[in-house]
Amino acid sequence: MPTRPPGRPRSGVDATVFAATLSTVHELGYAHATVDRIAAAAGVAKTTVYRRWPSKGALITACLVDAFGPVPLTGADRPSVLASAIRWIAGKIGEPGVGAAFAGVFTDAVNDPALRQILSTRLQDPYRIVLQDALDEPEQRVLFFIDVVVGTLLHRLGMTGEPMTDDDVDALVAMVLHALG
Amino acid sequence: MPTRPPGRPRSGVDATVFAATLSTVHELGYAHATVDRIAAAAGVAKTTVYRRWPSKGALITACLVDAFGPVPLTGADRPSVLASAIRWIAGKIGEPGVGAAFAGVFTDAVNDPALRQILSTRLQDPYRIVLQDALDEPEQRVLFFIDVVVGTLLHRLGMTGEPMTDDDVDALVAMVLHALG
DNA sequence: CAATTACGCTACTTGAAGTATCGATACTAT
DNA sequence: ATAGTATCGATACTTCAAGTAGCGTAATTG
Repeated sequence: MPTRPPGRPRSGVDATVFAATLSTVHELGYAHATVDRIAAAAGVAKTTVYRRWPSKGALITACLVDAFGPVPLTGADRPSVLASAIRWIAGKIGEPGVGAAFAGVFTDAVNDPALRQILSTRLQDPYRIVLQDALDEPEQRVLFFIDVVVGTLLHRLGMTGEPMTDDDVDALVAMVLHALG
Repeated sequence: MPTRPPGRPRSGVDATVFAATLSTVHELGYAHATVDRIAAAAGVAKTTVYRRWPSKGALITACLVDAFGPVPLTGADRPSVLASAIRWIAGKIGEPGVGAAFAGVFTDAVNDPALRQILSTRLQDPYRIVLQDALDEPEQRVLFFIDVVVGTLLHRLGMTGEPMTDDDVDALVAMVLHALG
């Protein structure tokens, strides 16, 4: 059995920091949600945050992984699985702070290969693998599916500041079902 | 006829600054393409840049408007018009610096309403209006089309650092044609 | 020539990411 | 108990980039 290493154990504040991250991003936006403010909102020191996550981008990514959790792959047949997955991610991106955090870290990742690696490995890959398995589609096809769904939702959020309406999510579901159904 | 106002006229360096912007973003990435560096690459002072564009985001947006130019709406029927438009924007986003600049300013806009306004008005609206007219579709439908196409292309670029392959652009064209055809 | 406006240059302010250090605290191992 | 170790909060710091201010100079119009 794994004996605990010596030294003071970490306090269990991860969940508190994640909650503070989302609410701070929701209130102030990604750019103004500084690590200083997030730490203050969580009631910890900034140095504690940097001890656990190496950068703001890594913090946000971990926060998103926690916020998303596993995909609920409910549904009997392929179309209903696909549809529920799309509606699930659309709902998540519409949650307060989640979409803004996602778009923000995505921004940072575009020209930061290290962060892109984190984002791809920690956030996208788990879902890609589960979807490949559930849908029995090749990797390229699943990656294309993720590009379409997530890209569309984030573009709408970025351009309008608002999550996509249910009507348009329905249209997205219909379009993807036609292509991948 | 418009008589010239008094005072020293502006030197015609807009095109030079735009070229310097794209090449600097291409070389260093959006984050490291500071206004200082862009100005230096263009051979002008930083203050000159700020006299013409109020912010880095506005500069990038203007640069993109210039780089994109008008949509070539070639093609006899609706499907070929749609397909050529999609392939055109995919090609533009794949040009050196253009995609990175687009992704950078786009994601900056998510939490900056003023920049979002600029981006929406100066960049998206002209194309939206032309497309509404050419395709005879309602605004909501055209906006959805833009979300899907541009969102997908940018998500791929952001996640991988590389523009979308021709194979996947073909898949995108096929999918959109099915939905809007 | 006077007025006006843009230019380059330098210096500055502001804000945020990330680092360094230190005394205090909470554990494990002997 | 006591030594060793690793975390904590707090403060100060470095670095970098966006954006601003002021000034002397250059290019125009009238």
